[in-house]
Amino acid sequence: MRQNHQHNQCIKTALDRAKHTCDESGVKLTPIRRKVLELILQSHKPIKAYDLLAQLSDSDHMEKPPTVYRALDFLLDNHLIHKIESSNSYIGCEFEHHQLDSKFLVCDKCHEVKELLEPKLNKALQEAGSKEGFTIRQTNVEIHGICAECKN
Amino acid sequence: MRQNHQHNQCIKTALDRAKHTCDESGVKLTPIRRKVLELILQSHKPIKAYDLLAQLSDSDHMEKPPTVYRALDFLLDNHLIHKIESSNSYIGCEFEHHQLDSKFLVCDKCHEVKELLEPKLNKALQEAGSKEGFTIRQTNVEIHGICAECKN
DNA sequence: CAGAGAGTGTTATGTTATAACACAAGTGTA
DNA sequence: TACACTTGTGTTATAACATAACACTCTCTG
Repeated sequence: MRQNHQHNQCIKTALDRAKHTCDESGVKLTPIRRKVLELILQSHKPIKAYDLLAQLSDSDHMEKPPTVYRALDFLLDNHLIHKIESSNSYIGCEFEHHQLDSKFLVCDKCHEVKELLEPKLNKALQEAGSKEGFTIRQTNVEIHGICAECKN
Repeated sequence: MRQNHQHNQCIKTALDRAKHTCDESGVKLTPIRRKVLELILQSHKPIKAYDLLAQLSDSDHMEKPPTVYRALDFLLDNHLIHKIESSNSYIGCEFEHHQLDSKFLVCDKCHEVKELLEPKLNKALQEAGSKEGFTIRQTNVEIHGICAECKN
């Protein structure tokens, strides 16, 4: 399902892009935050906070939950990652949209996730909101099912 | 935001409808399940599992988490309630669609939630999936923002 | 240098959810 | 009737997810 986006060069590019985004916004991509982002980008699938915590830790030093949750909050606030609400996990933001929406296909078999752009879907979401006089701040779409690969 | 749907008569009607749905599916709306559904319907807003637990309990007898989670699982499986993933809470299913999709406007100020039907949105979701060869099992849309009432 | 703000370390705890096993009641069947 | 079988519930314990609160350090700036 996911194209081969996650090799080293792509991760490096994404990290550089993240640095640039942060510089522009006047916020700091500190070593911890950068490391957490890197781990998320390296993961082929959405990754959970405590798995990140384990990967941040080693036999010498066990990191504590606030360390990773603070980094996640920062990365979410700056639209560098998304949270998949239905599985309490986190995934790198695939597009440079800097927008407050996330739309995903989530395969319930292989657990891969594909982020969607889909202007038509955006439009339908906007219309659904404005029809009710609702001011949209952030949309979250998670479409569960079976991906093309898993069907075969 | 929410129309006055939640008075006693409506709850009674919804419970009767639920009973009927269960009978048709050959599953049992036991007293516990019915009580949990009733509490969810009575709540004006999405309600959390542990709040339900508290309401099920009294000074004599404290209910245990599995009691409420089992009831919630049953109600979710039978499409009598929905889970709002972004707030880990549960709300009665407003329509008799018996479908595996849930689409909501969630007000971040008053925390009221409005369920959407929106065939256009459904269509856009279906298209987004089929474009990727994805077989949709269940869709979950949560649009966060400020509702019309709260803007005033 | 003093004070403010941001980031991190640390302890403790709060919140959400499930595993696993025991038991009871109903159902179908020999 | 006796039996296995299934479903629902009770109970204990624990897993999984997330945050509050306070201390400390560093950097920036007046």
